[in-house]
Amino acid sequence: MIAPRVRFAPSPTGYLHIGGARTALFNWLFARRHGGTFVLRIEDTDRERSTQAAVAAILEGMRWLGLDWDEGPGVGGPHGPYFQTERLDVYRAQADRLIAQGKAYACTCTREELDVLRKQAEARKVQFRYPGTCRNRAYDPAQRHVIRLIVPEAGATSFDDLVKGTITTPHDTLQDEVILRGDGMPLYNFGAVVDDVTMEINLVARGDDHVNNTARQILIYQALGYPVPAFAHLPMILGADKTRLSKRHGATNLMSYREMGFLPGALVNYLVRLGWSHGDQEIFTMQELIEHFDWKQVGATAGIFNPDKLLWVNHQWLRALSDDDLARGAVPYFAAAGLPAADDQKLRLIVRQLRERAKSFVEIVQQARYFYAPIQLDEKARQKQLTAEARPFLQAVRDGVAGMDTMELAALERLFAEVAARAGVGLGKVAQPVRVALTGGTASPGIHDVVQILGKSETLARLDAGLALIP
RNA sequence: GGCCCCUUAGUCUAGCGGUUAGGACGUCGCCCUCUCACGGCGAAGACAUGGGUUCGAUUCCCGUAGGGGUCACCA
Repeated sequence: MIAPRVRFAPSPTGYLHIGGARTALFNWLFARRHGGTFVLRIEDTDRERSTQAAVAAILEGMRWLGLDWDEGPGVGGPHGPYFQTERLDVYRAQADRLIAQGKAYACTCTREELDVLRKQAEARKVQFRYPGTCRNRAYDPAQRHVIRLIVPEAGATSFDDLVKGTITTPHDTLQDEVILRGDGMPLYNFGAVVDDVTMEINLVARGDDHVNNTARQILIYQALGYPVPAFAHLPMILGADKTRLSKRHGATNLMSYREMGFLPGALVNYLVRLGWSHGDQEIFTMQELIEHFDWKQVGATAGIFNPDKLLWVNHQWLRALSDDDLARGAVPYFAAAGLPAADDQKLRLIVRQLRERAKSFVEIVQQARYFYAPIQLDEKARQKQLTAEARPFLQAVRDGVAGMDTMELAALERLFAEVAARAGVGLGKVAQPVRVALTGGTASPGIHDVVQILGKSETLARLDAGLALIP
């Protein structure tokens, strides 16, 4: 196989969408798999909606996921510039060439005139097609005009999509398409093709909302006289109600998943598995993804975004981290929650306990709150556990801890076991009241670990406070 | 509505003419257990539908239904 040159070409009209991230990812994986080139191009010809902030957000998202680009903003490359608005002369030149060759023409029909025709077509319930009014009109550059490509009336264009198979579009469903706007801006189909040609892209992988653009683009490649690249159209990501994923389904901004405590690798893992598979394997490292990625295994059906599965994947990734990495990764999330956790031994002990219990950094923070802040006593837990019956157990544990110099796990285990044995009750009778006094609730890591992490003085203080609450 | 695409459990999928239709998330049950998790074991749960082709269809073809996409001087 010749080295692939693929690209991701987002419009900077907002943050990096989770679907866009997936498209970028598939392109990136394919490039890395085959030692190809991954190009990042910014399609900013919609000046109304494009912003510099959005460009920055997209680059940030790409970097967070670890999708490095070989050519594009920041890194340059031999086919730049990589912003479409900096390439207007290229489009103009190509359009002029098409006009000179009689393959395109200037059209002076106004939007208003066309709207009238569109309405009429709608009233007659027929598909509107530009009637070709200006096809044979003389080219007068002085008059405001758009440039249209001459599209054949008969026949059809088809191509073999790498994921969807052969797709055929009859030409009578197409029309003389506008390729250059009145203000000189290229339209999407033209800009994308000219750029893909000049950037030597040989495989175009994008969302399947572009399937219907492909025949139009192939016609442009042919008019321009360039080879047509391969195409791969990725199925959309849908929400739980099977409609296109949007804000009402939850976060669609890639970066909000960082805020929610997800690991970029986990998100990548989930996103790839949504529509791609490698046997029964669920968890992949980046390296494994690169090794196994293949368009053949990309499914043709849209996938529903499943937050539960994402969380599960994230958990698998989280628990695979070392104590050090887990602690270091968690620090910013504690800070965001206003908790004074430092990247120290205490945190490492905490995350060691929480890695099996929390599925995201945010959950780690939630479950570790009482290690860094006063307990928030759950009322039901208090009523059930901080009772007269529990008083002697709390007192015995308190006295036992008070008599210990260091919080050794083995010693703590012995203490709890002895208190329970002496009273002839199960360990739970002792551990639960202590747990409520120490954590405020009934769910936590093992009680010995909790005591050890809290340390002697804090444990005593909380036990005393708990004892004081017993009526 | 026209055109294009899609259709295995609630969800992601394996399957590539002959399988007790496999795995994963989620759900439920049991075990482990100081709670919560983790882990282990187990359960329920799918080939949209009607015709073909074939000795035999989840698998190939056609229709129907359902879903998605797209019909701009947006991308």
